[in-house]
Amino acid sequence: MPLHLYNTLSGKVEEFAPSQDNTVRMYACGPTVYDYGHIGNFRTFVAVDILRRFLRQSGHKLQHVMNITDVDDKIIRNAARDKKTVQEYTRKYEEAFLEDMGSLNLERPERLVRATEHIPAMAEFIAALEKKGFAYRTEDGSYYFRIAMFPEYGKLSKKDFGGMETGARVDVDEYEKDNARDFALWKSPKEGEAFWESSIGPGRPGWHIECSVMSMKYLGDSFDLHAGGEDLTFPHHENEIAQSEALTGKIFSRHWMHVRFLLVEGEKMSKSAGNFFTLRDLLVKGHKPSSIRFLLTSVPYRKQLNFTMAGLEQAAKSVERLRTFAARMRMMRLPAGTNPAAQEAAAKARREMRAGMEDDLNTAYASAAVFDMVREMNTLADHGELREGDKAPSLEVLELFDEIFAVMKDDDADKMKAAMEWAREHGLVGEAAKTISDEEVNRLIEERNAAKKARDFARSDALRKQLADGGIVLEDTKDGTRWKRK
RNA sequence: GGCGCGGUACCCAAGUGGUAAGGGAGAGGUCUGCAAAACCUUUAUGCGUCGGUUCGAUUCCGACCCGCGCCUCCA
Repeated sequence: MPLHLYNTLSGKVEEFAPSQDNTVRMYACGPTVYDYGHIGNFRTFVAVDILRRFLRQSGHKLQHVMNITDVDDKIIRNAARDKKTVQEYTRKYEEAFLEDMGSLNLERPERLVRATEHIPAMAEFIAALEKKGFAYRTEDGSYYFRIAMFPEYGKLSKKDFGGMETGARVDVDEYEKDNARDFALWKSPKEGEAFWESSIGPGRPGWHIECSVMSMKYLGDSFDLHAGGEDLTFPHHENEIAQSEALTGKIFSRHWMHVRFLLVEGEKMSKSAGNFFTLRDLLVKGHKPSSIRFLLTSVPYRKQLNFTMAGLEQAAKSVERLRTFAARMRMMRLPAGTNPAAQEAAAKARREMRAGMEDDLNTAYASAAVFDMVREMNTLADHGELREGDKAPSLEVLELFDEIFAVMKDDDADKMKAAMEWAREHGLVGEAAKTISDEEVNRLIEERNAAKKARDFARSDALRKQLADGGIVLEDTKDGTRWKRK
C-alpha cells in the first residue's frame, strides 16, 4: 500500500507518490523570523517532519525546500524601530528557530532558503508577469497581481470569485488597485524603512511572491507537494498558485497539505488570552522536548489538537513507557530461542504501524500499534515466555517507530539545560537547579548496590533519595539497576 | 453571511453498516527488603440530540444543539 494523503486541492484523500526519480519534491512554508517560534508554529513543522520522515522510511528520496521569511512588513517596521538592519534583526530569530528545530528533532530540509537572497529573481518574476498582463504597476511603483486574469483563482480555498472582471465596479477601498482583491507583488518603499533596488524599481517583495520564486527555482515549475498551516490556504497559497500558474501555464504543486491549528487549553492561542507559549517558554518551565514532540504528533495533523499542560504530562508518561520498555528489552537476559507469539506481536505492530501512517499519516493509530506490542511483550516477559531471539524484532519495531516519531533517545536533559542557559543569559530565570553527571550517577548507584548487598537498606535508601533529589529515578531489576532522568 | 472541521468513558484519542483500539488517570491485586517498573482485573449496553433508511447504525441520510477554524500577510 502506498501513502494516501488528503489533498486540499481536490478535497479528497489521494494516493501520493513523487512524479519522477522516486524523489519527492516538496516545499513547506517556513517561519517568519520576527520572534521566537511558538508551539502552534511547531505543530505545523512537526507534521511536515513526520511526513518527510515517513516518505524516507518508505524508500523515497527527498528534495525538501523550506523558506525563511526574513522580510515582511512587521520585520521592516521592527528593525526600523530598533535601529537595526533587517539582517541584524532577523538573524538572531533565525538562529533561534534552527536551535528549536534541533530541540524537537526536526530534520533539516535539504534546502533552507532566505527570501532576502532571492530578491532579483522575484523582480524578474514580477516583470515576466507584467509582460503577460497578469501584473500591473501602480503610480507609486508598487506591483499588483490582476486576479481577474486568472479564472481559476479560488480553486484551492474553494472560494467563488465569479463575476469579478477587469474594470468591474466593485467596492474598492484601495483606489489604486484595479480590483480590491488584487494582491501586492511588490511594494514601493516607505519613508524611513528598508527597501531593495531591483530591475523593477526600488521596494520590497510581497509575501506570496517569495514562495513562488523560491519553490520553483529549486523544485521546478511543477512539483509534488506544498505544505503549510491551514491559515495559509487563503490567501497565501491561493496567491502562489495564481502567480506561478499564470506565468508557466503549468500545474504549480500537485498536492497541498494543510495542518490544522492547535488550541491551547481549549482556546485559540493568543498573547492577549495568556495562553501563548513559545517552545522556549515550555522548556524553561521544565517540559521535555520529547513530551512536546510526542503531544504534537499524537493527534493526526488534520484534527484540531488541544494543547494542554495535562496533555504534556500524559505525553511524558507515554514516552517514558516506551523508553522503559526499550531499556528492559536491552537489559533482560533470556533463554535462547524464539517465541512465535512474540514474533507475531512484533510483525503485527510493524504492519499496523505502517498501515496507520499510510492512511493519511494516522499517527494515533500507528503509535497505538506500538503500545499494543509493548504490552504483549511485557506480558510474555513477566510470564517468562520471552526468548532471546524475540528482543531484536521488538527493538526493530521501536526503531522504525522512532525513525518517524523521534522521541526515544533520552537527550532531553541536555536540551533543557541549553534552554535554561539561554533563559539565564536573557535574564528570564534565576540559577538553574544543579544537575548530576552521568559518571556521578553511576558511582552513586554502585555505592548503593554495595550497601544493598550488605543489607544496609538505610544507607541504600539514603543514596536513592540523594539521586532522586537530583532528578534521577532508579529501577532495580533482576538484571541490574536502571536509571533515568525525571 | 460564505466555505470547512469536529462532538466517542474522568482526560487525550482511534475506528467500523454487525455490535467500541491505544495512552493517561482512578480502584483492587501480583511481584519486590522498600520503591520503581511491569503484569492482571476493573471504569462507555454506550459513541451530542431527535427522526429516517436497514435484519441491524456510533458508523449512511435529514433536522437541530454545541464547539472550533478560515474568509484580516496569525503555523
